[in-house]
Amino acid sequence: MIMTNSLNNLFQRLLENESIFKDKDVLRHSYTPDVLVHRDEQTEELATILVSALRGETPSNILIYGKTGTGKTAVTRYVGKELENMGEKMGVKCCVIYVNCEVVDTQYRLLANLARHFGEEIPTTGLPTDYVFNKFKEALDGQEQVLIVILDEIDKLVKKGDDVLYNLSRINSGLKQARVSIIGVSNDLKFTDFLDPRVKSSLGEEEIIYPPYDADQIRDILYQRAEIAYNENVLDGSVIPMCAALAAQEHGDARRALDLLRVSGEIAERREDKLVTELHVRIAQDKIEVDRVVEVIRTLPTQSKLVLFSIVTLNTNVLSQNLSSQSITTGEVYNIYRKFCKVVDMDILTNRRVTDLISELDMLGIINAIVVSKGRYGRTKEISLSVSVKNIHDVLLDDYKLRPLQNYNHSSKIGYF
DNA sequence: CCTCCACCGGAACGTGAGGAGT
DNA sequence: ACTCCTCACGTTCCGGTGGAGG
Repeated sequence: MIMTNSLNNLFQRLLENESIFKDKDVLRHSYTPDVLVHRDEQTEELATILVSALRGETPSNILIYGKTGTGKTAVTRYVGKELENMGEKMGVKCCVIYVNCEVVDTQYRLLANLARHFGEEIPTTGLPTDYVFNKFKEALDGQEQVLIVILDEIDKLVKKGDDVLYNLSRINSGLKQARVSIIGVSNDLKFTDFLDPRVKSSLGEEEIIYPPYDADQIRDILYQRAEIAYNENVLDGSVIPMCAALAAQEHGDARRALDLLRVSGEIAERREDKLVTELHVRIAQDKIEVDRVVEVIRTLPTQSKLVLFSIVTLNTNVLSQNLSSQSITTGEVYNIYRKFCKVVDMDILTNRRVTDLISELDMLGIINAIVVSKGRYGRTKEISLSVSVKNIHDVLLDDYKLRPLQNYNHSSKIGYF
């Protein structure tokens, strides 16, 4: 009786507190808004190229460049949707297929994906690739239509070979009724370097570049979304400008700004606060960064984890001896790394390889490594951590392969060296 | 000004797993 | 079932180097 009562109260209380968000999904990346703020120019440009599809012509192939969170995907999807709608009104069949190449990353998978769109039954594996290609062609050519294929993160696809792109860009010559054009979306400006020159010229008939947003523009975007996502009067006036400013520092990443705004709200909600304030944004900023790092570390290969563990151990020793001037070098890391390898019974990699692993950790933003010359005492990388030790340490020990190392935690003395 | 440390990082090669073609 | 290819991960080899100390 008492149980039921308290449970009822529990949920009731939580339900009553659900009052901050009106529609949280609006703040997710997958959401395409009805109006795109500050991307009129790009929307217009894209539409100008694609309009020929409505006249029954084949639109040029397009490459779209821009860093993460600059609205590439949003604009492309939006224009695609509008095009399909308009085509329907005018009785011209326009079909827009959106493919994320991070998931669909081989020739076979892409073709299977496209073929399935036209009702073909394609198994996930087993068939020859050119068979699938022909199936797709037949299905597509069955009626007069214009197909627009959006290849998001196209650079991921290119890394595994550009055959698909070559085949796709030449497909039109083998079609009687249907027409195909490709929109490639990439955040890597130089990815065309890896392309066959023929594919490159055919794919890049038109190029659109998306500049990063500045703080003011991000602010407008956030205001627009917040209006739909949040209930009235739950956001402190300074919250949105602050999210915008923080995201603008991160090369104008609107996605980051939306994450901040959403997570801030979630944190406020969890703490049962009625108003989202700057404090929540600060906490959200930390949380997002920690989550990112934790995720990166968790998915690191074991050898990299070992190297990182060595760095963490050294780092805490340096701190405990109060030798703040002395920093960690590659040689020291390698020595301890070798000992740890024995403890956890793993192969010892060469110095050369470990150098590369250290560079990778640097690229991932977990550590800072700069090459310095210590004159007579050689030339080496000076390594320091760029995130809190406690976090890294715990995440590393979550890996069962590193369990034997848990006795070597930072509170133990340095006696084992 | 020269030396020489302790590592950096490019190049070429080895290996084994997994996918495609036959 | 088989060969062939590609790719990721590592190794071996080695020339290169900024600057403290002589």
